[in-house]
Amino acid sequence: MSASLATASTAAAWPMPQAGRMAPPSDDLNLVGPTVTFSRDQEIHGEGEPAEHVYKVVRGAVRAFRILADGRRQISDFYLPGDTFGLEAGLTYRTSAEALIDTQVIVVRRGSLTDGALEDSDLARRLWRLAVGDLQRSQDHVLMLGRRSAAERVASFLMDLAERMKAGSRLELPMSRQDIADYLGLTIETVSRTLTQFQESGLIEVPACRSIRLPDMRALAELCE
Amino acid sequence: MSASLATASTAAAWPMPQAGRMAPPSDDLNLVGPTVTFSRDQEIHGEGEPAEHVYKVVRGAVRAFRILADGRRQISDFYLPGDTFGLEAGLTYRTSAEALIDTQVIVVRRGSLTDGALEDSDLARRLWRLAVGDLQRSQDHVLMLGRRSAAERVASFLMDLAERMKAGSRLELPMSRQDIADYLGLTIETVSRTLTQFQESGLIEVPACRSIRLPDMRALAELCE
DNA sequence: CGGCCCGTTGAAGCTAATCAATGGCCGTGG
DNA sequence: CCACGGCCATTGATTAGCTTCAACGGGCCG
Repeated sequence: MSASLATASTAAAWPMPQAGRMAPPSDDLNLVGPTVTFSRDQEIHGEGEPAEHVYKVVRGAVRAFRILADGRRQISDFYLPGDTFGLEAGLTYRTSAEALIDTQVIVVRRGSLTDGALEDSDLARRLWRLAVGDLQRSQDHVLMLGRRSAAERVASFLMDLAERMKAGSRLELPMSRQDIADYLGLTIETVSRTLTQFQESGLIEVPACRSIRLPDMRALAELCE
Repeated sequence: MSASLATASTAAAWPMPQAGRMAPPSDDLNLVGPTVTFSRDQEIHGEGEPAEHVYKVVRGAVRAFRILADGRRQISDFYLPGDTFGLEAGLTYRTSAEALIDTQVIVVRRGSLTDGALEDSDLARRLWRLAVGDLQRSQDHVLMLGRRSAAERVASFLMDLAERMKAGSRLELPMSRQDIADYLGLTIETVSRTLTQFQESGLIEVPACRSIRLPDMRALAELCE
């Protein structure tokens, strides 16, 4: 199973039509606000900065990460079009966020959300779902990292991304091999070698670095456990 | 840093006096309901079962986990006295929960919480904090599992537990080595060997399997990165 | 056309897993 | 009270898989 497949087909404490990451419109914040464009590798917000804004991806993709003391980078999540990020419990951002590619986001002041939630229980409900959705994704990430082989991790990653990008069997990766490695807790070499093995086994086709075809998603899914 | 130390000293979207896992009373659900006692290894709820109850640990300790297809077990969290668990977004529990030792919990029907949250924005606020607290813990768990050595993982685990149990430098472990291994994504042998190394380095003392002294928490903290 | 960055490939080393056996604690029963 | 048995933890030896170090290649942009 892929990480996000594991969370599919659940409903909400407040009724939720679908618990997958890609929330249906009715389950989503109808954020209104200015759209801002960030170019490749540009910082959207930094770890420790005051968490004044909430963002929703319109176009492009984003990585959220932390830098450890020795320089290693752990990517905690990728955000794709339709995803909301930057909604913190605390006063500050707990991760940094950067655009993976040229990315357009809607920017909303946090206060407008939290103030509204005090009055509007429907808004509060949506905020709750966002937080819980992130929690489920993070727990699935834990399952992915704990005692799983490189092949299992990469297969889970590809299946998850294919589902989230609704791209069918043709994946256009917005992130580099290094990004994938830092998300999966592997080295770039191991990611590269694993993809090569998948290719040799006929599990995937890689016409270009950032373009991957998944001709046999069933076999790939079995690798995910 | 320990996993939970990393989350300390933040405040809330709604003002939150302290964001650590061990919520202060004002930040906690004042759950009222019958208390139930579970004996060692007894199941409290199972993965996939209808999520009808929410639990709060009074005494003892609990593990939440999933069994993977090949039999491996990933523990996603431990719950200690004061912790609330079982609050799901979906209709079903996403993990199984078992008592680590003889454990007393308060049991509340979920409906009484979610119904109340529609009326009572203060209750909704507390539920939000619970969900976000779990999220932060899960994200810290990801940081712990991604590309960290066995020594780093074990050191982080000990520091985290010491803080959560408010036990100072004397830790009484409620869980077995196998539980620790399944939480850290290691084998029981590696956990054991790492503890022995720590002992030989004078970092810890282990008068009994389940009893660990931390005479040099500063040195231990440095191992956590 | 040239340089640079990213990805791939190769070889060697190391960490943790695996396989296997011993040791110690605890509960039970003699 | 002591002896036995079972379970959990520890320790040892070997193996496997991933990382590390290093070099090469290929695509993209100037």
